[in-house]
Amino acid sequence: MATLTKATANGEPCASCEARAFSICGVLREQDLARLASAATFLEAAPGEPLVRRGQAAQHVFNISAGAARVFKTLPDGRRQIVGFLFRGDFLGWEAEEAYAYEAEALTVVRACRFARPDFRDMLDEFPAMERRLLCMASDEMREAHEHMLVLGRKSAAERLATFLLRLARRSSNLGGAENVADMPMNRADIADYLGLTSETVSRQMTQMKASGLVSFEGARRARILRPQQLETLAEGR
Amino acid sequence: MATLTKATANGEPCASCEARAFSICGVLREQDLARLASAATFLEAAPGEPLVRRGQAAQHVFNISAGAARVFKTLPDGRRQIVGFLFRGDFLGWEAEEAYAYEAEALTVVRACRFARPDFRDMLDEFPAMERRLLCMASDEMREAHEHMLVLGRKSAAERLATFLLRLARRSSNLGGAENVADMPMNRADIADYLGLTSETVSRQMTQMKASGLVSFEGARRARILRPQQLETLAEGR
DNA sequence: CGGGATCTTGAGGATGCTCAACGCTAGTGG
DNA sequence: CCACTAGCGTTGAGCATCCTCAAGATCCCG
Repeated sequence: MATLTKATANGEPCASCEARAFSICGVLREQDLARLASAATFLEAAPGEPLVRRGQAAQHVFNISAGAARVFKTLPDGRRQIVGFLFRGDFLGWEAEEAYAYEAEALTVVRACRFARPDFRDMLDEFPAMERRLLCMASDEMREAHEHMLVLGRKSAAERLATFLLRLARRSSNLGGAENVADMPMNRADIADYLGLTSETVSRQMTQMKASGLVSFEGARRARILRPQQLETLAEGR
Repeated sequence: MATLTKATANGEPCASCEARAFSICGVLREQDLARLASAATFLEAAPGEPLVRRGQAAQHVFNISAGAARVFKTLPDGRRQIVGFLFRGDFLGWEAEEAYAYEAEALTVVRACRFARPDFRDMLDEFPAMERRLLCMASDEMREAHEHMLVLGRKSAAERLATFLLRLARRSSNLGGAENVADMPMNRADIADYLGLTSETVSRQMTQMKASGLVSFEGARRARILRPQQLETLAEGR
């Protein structure tokens, strides 16, 4: 299981957190950060390790401070749907129900802040701005979920891949990375299970996009978008 | 466009509202309902009429008090993905962004309470219980969205239909209707666009489910689930 | 009772899946 | 430093599911 540390053991952890600007804690004033840190546990998970398991009592919420994770659901026969990837700044685990309805696993080494639900609830009561921020993040997440339903329900394989690469690239540039570069910490099977395809189809579509000069690859896990405009056109099915 | 009425023109509208128990307003005390009603506009939309349009400034939030609506996204070439159906008690329109990213249209006659966003924000500040309720509803909505991604990404046509009918039936029994009856206010094309199929495939699957004795039909728009257990098994792909 | 919309059914075809083999590469241990 | 290996990625051939196009049946509303 993942390594746990008391957050307060690390001096002033939140003040120097590289995820704060993108995270729910971004709305807190400097002087409130100590209160937040006092309730936090640091967590480090190795690739493949679970953060939450389906059916497990939903006792914690998480703030990803570094790394990447996959969130997914499975059918009894093993078919898997990845419902999202988590990156720096993402939030996980706010549940109305008693148990998690999904699983989350680290893709790379993941570092995260973990809060017990009762503590977190208290903090929402204490800092209304944080609750409002959470509500807005939930709305954004919902918007992305709707977008992804459109992908899964109505787009062709090529359109799905194009949408995926553009989204990854946008995401990483929002987090301060380079423009038009899609770093893929996940393997082809993960991408397939995210896009409702098979890994073979993902591979074939990648090859074809390379052949048509829309993207180039630096190894299998990094794509450079050469013609963003055309890729966008492809993604929107025009 | 839809008919609008001042909510306060209707005496004590909230006190007798048939949706309150299922809605965001359920958490308010009796004495606070007047405050809510003072900010509300009643709205009645005929079948096919829009509630919100994509790209439109997100100026209002809605509480559905009766009827059914579809929420969907479209691609430039007209492909449509219905991301959800709304029923009594459902909430619509809380956006972090400036504009709606989807469209919503009445399926049947829809009655709803509408609030201007600034007013609604004020009420959330005023009634923290309502904000918490909204956050929990958002979490439930997210859970359903994840479930639906699994349907769209990984289930066969038969499994999709089974899942859909079970969900409709459960939904209507939660709202106080009969058990194991799925009333379908939407047409086959709507169901298809919700499930990522074509209306022909929906029709064929319905026929086959009838033939195998899992369900019976009372007209095309009402299904009775004869073997809930087996339908569940089908829906989960076992 | 008429007519348009909706629903059903049929035949043929395309997209993406399955199964299988091969290539690459990064990480490991000698 | 290099050879080895296991996991990952790519490619190919055949096939299944679902889509497309078309026509007929049914239903509901006036």
